[in-house]
Amino acid sequence: MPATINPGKFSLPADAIQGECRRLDRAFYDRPAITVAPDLLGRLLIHATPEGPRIGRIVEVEAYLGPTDLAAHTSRGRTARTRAMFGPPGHAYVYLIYGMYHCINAVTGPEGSGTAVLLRALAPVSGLDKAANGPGRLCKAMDITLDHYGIDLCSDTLWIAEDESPRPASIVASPRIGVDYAGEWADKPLRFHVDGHPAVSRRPGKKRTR
DNA sequence: CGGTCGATGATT
DNA sequence: ATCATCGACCGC
Repeated sequence: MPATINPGKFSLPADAIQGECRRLDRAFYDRPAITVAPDLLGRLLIHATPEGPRIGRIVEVEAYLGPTDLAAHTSRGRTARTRAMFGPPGHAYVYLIYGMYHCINAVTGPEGSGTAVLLRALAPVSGLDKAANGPGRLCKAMDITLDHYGIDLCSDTLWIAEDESPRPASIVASPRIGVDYAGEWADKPLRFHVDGHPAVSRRPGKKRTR
């Protein structure tokens, strides 16, 4: 019997999905971002759009550790934009960047911690015609917009699932992209990607010399 | 390396 | 209310 995603809503030919597929629950997200981030690698991001499912396998993420993390949006305090990031775990913090791109985070930790994991790259599984490398391209490929701001990822529109494929054999940690303004936080190895995966948004830079 | 424009925070 | 500044990026 073929694996199905969210039976009752749709099923799909599960070429790239191994065995049983299960939605990640609230408890998965209710842990520190630095723990959730590498654990999201290899998981399936699923968007049940009206035109059918779009599914990608997560191969690159970044952890944002809350108000003390100068690279995190929550370091500027509570605003209308960061409300969702300060909210309960397992919801989507979506924001618009450079006036044209969307980025999606999975909110982590206890409510009020202001921590989240940015999803940066996907390998195509279903409904995507190529790898989505880079957070802006990821949202475009998955058709994720501000309409999804604050959406519950433990629900049946947009969610993350685990299947029975093996965990990534090797995970690389490196500094986060585009946060050079964040002082000492810019250098912390809070970006995680599947070692050697062709879909990562950027190869790790040369070793930093300073 | 520059486009592009909404969110932000300072200011009125 | 308005205004100047600035991006957790992308494509050349």
